[in-house]
Amino acid sequence: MDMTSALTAFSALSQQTRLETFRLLVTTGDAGMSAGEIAEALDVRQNTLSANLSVLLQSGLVRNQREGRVIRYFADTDGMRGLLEFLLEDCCGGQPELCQPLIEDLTCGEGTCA
Amino acid sequence: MDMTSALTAFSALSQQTRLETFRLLVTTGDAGMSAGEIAEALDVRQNTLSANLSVLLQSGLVRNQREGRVIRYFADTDGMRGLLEFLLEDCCGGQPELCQPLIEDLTCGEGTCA
DNA sequence: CCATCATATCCATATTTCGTGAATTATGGA
DNA sequence: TCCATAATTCACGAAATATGGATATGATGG
Repeated sequence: MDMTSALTAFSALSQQTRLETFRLLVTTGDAGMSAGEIAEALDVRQNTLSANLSVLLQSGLVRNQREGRVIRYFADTDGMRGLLEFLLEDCCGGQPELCQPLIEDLTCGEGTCA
Repeated sequence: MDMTSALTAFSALSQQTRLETFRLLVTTGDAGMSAGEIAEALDVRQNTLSANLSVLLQSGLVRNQREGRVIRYFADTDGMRGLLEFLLEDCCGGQPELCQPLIEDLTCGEGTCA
């Protein structure tokens, strides 16, 4: 993940409908959701959501797949991982001790996943 | 970290100067950098940088501290952690298996930190 | 084919964001 | 106190972005 891609990804996540959409798709995992289902769930007009989905697609955080008349969207875990790595790489590379507690927290310790 | 704070943070990171500034501060860790040093390092005018630093401050991703005439800026690891948790919480909570490889990758495995 | 459903695209408008020059505040030293 | 330095704040024009109505595309069933 380079700077430009990271900027695109952060920009994609910096708008309410898109951030909500992305989180929704993360929770649904492999099941994904159709554009219409997302629009209904978030109470957003169809064309507005479509434009926002297009931004998410371009950012690499979201994939889609046509299934007949429906287009199903999924969170792209590779894209998500790339973005997280980009944020952590300076940390991990240059100052590992700085990020140790951060990473421990993210990994949710021993069975106590917050 | 709630949705609004996350939006503010992503928005803060979605601009080149601010993203570069944040990464710079992550690499310098506890040493931090003064506003002037950042401006010089990134070749940005002082008032432009100041406006961008203010955005980063409000986002909670960055702290500052006056030292005489100089104001020194630091990456705020708590803020960074909060943001990462926000992204991962749906993942970790609802679909742990989905995020296991992601987290393993972030923790850089056994000594081979990419 | 034709009607219909699901989604995307086009276009105009309203809003937000960005970078800059000028002015301002805060600090420390002579 | 006066000056130089460090940084912020303000006002504003230019550029980017979000939204919504209308329309177009694409797929399915009859």
